[in-house]
Amino acid sequence: MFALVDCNNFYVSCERVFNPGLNGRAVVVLSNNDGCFISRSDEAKALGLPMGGPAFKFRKILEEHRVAVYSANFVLYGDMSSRVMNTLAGFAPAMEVYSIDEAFVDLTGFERIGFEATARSMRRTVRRDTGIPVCIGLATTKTLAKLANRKAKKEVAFGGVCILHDREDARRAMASMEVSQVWGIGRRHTEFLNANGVRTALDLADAPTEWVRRHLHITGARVQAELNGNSCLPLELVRPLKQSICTSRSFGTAVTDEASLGQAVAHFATKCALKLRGEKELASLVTVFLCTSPFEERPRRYYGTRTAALPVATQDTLAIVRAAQAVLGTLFRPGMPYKKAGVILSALTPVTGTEQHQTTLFEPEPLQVQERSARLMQALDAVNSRYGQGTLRIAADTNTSWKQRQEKLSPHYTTNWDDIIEVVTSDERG
DNA sequence: TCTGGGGTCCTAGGACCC
DNA sequence: TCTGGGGTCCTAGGACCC
Repeated sequence: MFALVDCNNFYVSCERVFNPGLNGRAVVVLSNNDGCFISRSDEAKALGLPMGGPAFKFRKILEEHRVAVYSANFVLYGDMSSRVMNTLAGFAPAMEVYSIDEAFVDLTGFERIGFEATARSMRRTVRRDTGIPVCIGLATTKTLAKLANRKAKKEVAFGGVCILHDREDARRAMASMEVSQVWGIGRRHTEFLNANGVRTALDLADAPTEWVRRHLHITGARVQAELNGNSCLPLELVRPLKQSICTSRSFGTAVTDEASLGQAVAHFATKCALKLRGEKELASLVTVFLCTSPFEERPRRYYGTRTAALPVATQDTLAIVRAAQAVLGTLFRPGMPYKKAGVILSALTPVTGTEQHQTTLFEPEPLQVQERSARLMQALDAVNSRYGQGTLRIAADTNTSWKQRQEKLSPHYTTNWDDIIEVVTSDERG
């Protein structure tokens, strides 16, 4: 039996934990650069503010209904997420953290305690210990657990917990669920399925398997099998190593000069290298991309991307920044209003401790060079982890003229002492 | 003025091997 | 008229997820 625990309106709920005045009010959290809605309270949903909707198109509604608007505070949300996950981990031995706000928990063997009682207890405990409200769906496959969770969220009568005990329960639930709501069925597949008379999840479950296999491929066939109670997606207990690492941002205002782009790319490459060391992996390829707004008119629209091989698989910030800068030089076209850029590391391999054997044919890196690099990165990470990211940084990563908009950022309540002190003093001011 | 960021997996097709 | 069989690896693009 799989339980899918999903936090309600997660980012909004995080803001509410530290600002209870937001309870009962319409609240939205915006994407980076204050662009789109990425989390909405129930009240905000009721106002018709759509998921992913660009904020500037809904300015009037936001103002008229005095909607509370927040810039995304991912440091806060990430920390709150680990609190929720740690709480859940206390309930069952096997669990998969599926996303920042969701976890699958294996409740096989909990029949004796009771699925319902266990789920209710999880819900109460997470709420009590973290302040975050969650809904829980239980079923015999992950895909059905997702479906049950959706019912638990949409239908108040469930009180936040929906259990599909057997095939009959599942079929009843599927009959009232649009196929577009099924996990793994996106926009394109929905169009195709609807055009062929498949409207509900139950229609998909009952469709001829060969037909599903042919048009929705192996992934769609798995979805169908899972809807019919055949579990093909096991719990992933250990997170697999990442295969690529990406850092990219939209700019607050368009950037036109190569120097500013170089600083942005240096910054993104630096962040990628830090994530890479956190993963304990080495990168062999660096990709840089830069683009204008996709809403830009033809002659001013541009999307450039190019990949370069690093001479040696590495996790050294300096080597990665150098490579990224070189790629940028080949992509830059003058006169374009650039709105976004990014760096991607790929062809990743785990650090094994025997990397000194990996050298280039013509310019073998002396061992001392690699050892120095490793020690330098250790020192860099130690300083920045103690005094804050960016305390010690390379000179190319200094100017911030490309910075994104973030006008309504909440304090880092759980991770920054200075922000806590700020809260206290502003409270004292009343 | 203003439209996010970070991932994974699958397939098809081309280039290449013997 | 007619041109094998069996593979691997790589990449681009599409689709999906949160």
